[in-house]
Parts: sequence; structure tokens; C-alpha cells
Amino acid sequence: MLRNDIPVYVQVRDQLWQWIQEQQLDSQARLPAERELASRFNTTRVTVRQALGQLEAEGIIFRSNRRGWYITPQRLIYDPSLDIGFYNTVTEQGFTPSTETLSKRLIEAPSWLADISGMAEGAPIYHILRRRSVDLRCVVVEHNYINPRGCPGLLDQDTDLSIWLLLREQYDLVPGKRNIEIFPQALTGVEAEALGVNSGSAGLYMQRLTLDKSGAFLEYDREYWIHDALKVAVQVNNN
Amino acid sequence: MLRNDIPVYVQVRDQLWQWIQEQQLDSQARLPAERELASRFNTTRVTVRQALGQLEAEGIIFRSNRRGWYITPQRLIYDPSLDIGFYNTVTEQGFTPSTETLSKRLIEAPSWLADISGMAEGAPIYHILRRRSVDLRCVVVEHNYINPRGCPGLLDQDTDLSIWLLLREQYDLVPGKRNIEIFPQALTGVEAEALGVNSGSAGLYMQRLTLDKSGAFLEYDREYWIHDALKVAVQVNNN
DNA sequence: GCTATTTACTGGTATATACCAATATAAATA
DNA sequence: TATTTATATTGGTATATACCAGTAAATAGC
Repeated sequence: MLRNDIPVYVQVRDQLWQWIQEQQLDSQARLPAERELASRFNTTRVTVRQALGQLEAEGIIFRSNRRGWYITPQRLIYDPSLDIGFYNTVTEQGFTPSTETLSKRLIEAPSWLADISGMAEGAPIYHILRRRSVDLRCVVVEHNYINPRGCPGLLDQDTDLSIWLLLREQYDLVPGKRNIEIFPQALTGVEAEALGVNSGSAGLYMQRLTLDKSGAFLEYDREYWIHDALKVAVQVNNN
Repeated sequence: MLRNDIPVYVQVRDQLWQWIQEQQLDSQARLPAERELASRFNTTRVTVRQALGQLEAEGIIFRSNRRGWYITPQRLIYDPSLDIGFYNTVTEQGFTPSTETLSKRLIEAPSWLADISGMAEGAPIYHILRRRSVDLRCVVVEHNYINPRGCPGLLDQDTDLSIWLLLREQYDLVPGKRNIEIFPQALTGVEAEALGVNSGSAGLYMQRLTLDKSGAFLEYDREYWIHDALKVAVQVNNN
């Protein structure tokens, strides 16, 4: 069975992948324990973990802290150029969203935020920190920084749903230009902890700077996504 | 020095990161050998490699096959919504680009490409496969699928530079609507091999479907990026 | 001075083993 | 029945060791 010219962990990876397909395991189904797999493939746990790590990198499986390995759900398709909102995006694709507001308060703009937003350093800005899940799996931690001008009392509202919906329906604020940045980045520190993953896990960072129709600063947000949870889809029309 | 409540590999990771900053190592500078680091931190190579793997995930360092670990260069800032092209993007940011055309030929559109492009299955389509580097480091492998209508003889041109430049200047083709998809994905198979990285390395997948002004299929491309090589920046204006 | 060969070194893979920390389950207790 | 406690199981971390494969440097030969 074992070939000499192909590393064992690659063979385990591929056989495991084939086995997953044959079993037609459901999303979030649990894999056998590492020790069980090690004996089944007649190798050690170290090598099995190397194979599991590869399947994790490919987005086939994910780990839940000391509970086991599970089949990764389908990626959420997400368009950061629109203001549809997380809740609608998730439900429209047949998943169940949930949001926890971890903190919301009025802060004084630090220098980095002043630079980005064009506001004065120390100016009042709403800061909202939320953790959002798809089918009970935490997928993103999100920092929202919102210009309070035009939306007084925002923090008294329920922020477990869409902020964009609030801004549009309650305050009549609509976005104009957006500046989006996206790149892969490991999850560390508070973000990793909030998402319940190991520090150093693969992630996707996405930030958005949104101005209103008149070009004034409206909102800036930083999102830390689990690497296998989403597919970014943007429609662009360059004239 | 060693604390009991923090994992050794985390301490090694953080001390190594601190050391890198203190040394003010240049981009692409080489780190000491793993065995050297292991003895310096008084631990084993396995643990050192765990720490190195974390710094790699964070984009601090990268590995070159059996040659060693190096400091990661700054990310390339890249706007896939424009047709500035790789060459100009890289040079404008002070780096040195290079491109190798690995293959270019006329193929018959397979069903998946027909579905995406709206062309008939089996219809002729140009396929160009290129590998592109920044400062001699391979960063992306790119598949271009181009509608030959409007650009006959494209394959006879030099494709080591910008294809968009060719399309615009030689054939007067300009892009209209774009549909972009981006998500983290491990590099495997031919892409990993072409980039000279291990199968299963972290990467970023990006695809673009571009239509011309009249809405006809112009180009579709699939790009496989090294995870630490770029930052995607998109400007959007939603009206 | 150049080329080909050898040698040393590097990261890559693999085994065996051990203990820890968090979780889930089973058993005991109220 | 509900709650608490003990136990088993799971993944997480760590050491020690060995050999392999590709790269780079040193050496020998011309």
C-alpha cells in the first residue's frame, strides 16, 4: 500500500480525503480521533497530525479546541462592496447567523484612526466589537468605528443585527465610496481568543473605509475571518 | 527565562520575532539554521519548527526549499479591479518584477469554462500560463483564458509583459464589468510545484471574469498567490 | 583558472514516547 | 431528577532521535 517515493503524510492526507468523500460526511461531522487514525493508517500521531494540518489548510476540515476534527461547511459568499449585511447574506444562503456584541462604547479617535478617517485625533467615535457565527461556528470578529455625527444614540440600539440597516433606516445614512483591503493574515491575540482558535491559525483580514455621498467619513471596519469560512465576491464596473 | 504557563513554542516565536526586529534584518535576509536556533533556545528542532511555522503563518518569514528561512518582503499592494497590470504595479512600488510564460496555446473551451464565460463548449479560447516574481521571489501562478475574437494572433506576441496592455494598445479592447472572487486556499499540485513551495502551503486564490463594454466575454483568469505576498486593495463606488 | 566531484550543511520527513489541559462521559451524590 | 464529582478521552505540547533529499561550499582534478 505504502509507496516509497511519496511522503507518508501526503498518502494519509489523500486517503483521508478520499475516505471523507466516500463516507459522504455531512458538514460539521466529526472525524475519528487522531490515535484511531494513527493506528488505522499504521503510523504515528505526529504524522497523522501533519496530514490533518494539510487538510485544514485546504479548508476540508477544521478543528474545535480539544474536541476533535470536523468537516468544514461550505464557504459563505460575501460581497464587501455592498451593504447587505451579515445577517441577510447568511440567511439568503441557507445558513443560520448569530451575532454577539462583545463591547460598544464611545472612544476618542487614536492617531492611526484619525489618519485613516481624516477626523481629528481625540474626536469622539463609536467603537463596536462583535463576534459573528454561521451555524453556531464563530467565523469573524469585527471592529466597527463609526462617525457619530448623523447617528446620535446609535449605541443604545440593538447592534446584534445589521448596523448598515440601522444607519439606513433609522438615520438615513447611505454609503458612497468604499476603500477595501483584503489579505491573508494569521489570527493572534484577542481575535484568536474571541474566535476560539489557536494563536497563529490562518485567517483572512478585511478592512473597509466607507465615506458618505458627500465624501465625509462614515465608517471604518476591521474584520478578522477564519480562513476557510468565506469567499469574497466583488462586482466592479470601471469606466 | 522560561515560563511554565506559556507554551515553549510561543515563547520561541515571540523571542525570535523580537530578535528579528532588534537585528533590523533586511528583506530576504537569512535566519540562522534550525539546529542553531534549537540550541540557542535550548529546545528541540521540532519545537523550533513549530515556532517558525507560526511566524510563517503571520507572514514574518518564509522558507525556501531546503535552503533556509528568510525575512518576508513587504506585501505588494494590488488592485484587481483595474487593468494596470502586474509589471506596472510592481515597479511603481519599487520592486523588480519578472514573468515567465510557462505555456500558451489555443484550447477548446471545457464545460466549466463554457459555463463561466457563456461561450459554447469546445469554442476556441487562448490559454496562457504564467509565473510571476517580485525581486526574484515567485509570488503567483496565473491562468489566463482569453476570447480570441477581437485579438487574433495574440499568442504570437510577447506575453512576458502585460496582457492588458496588449489588449488595449494592439487590439483596442477595454474591460467593462468585472466579477472578482477571492479566498484563502492552500497551494497544491501544479501551482505549488510551479511556485516552488510545498504542497499544502497557504495561498490566496483570486479569479476574475471580465466582460467588454458590450457585455461579451473578454477574459477569465485564475491566480494562485503566495499567502504573504500581496494585499488586495479595491476601490468601489456603489450608486 | 576552470570544471567536476566530493563533502558538509540545510530543511523535510518519520518514529516512539510522554505528559498536560480541556472536554465529554459516566458515576456518585444530593 | 438534578447536580456534583470522578474518570476516560481528546487534542495540544514537548523531547529525543534518525535518516533522507536537496543545496551550497570545499576540494580535487584538469
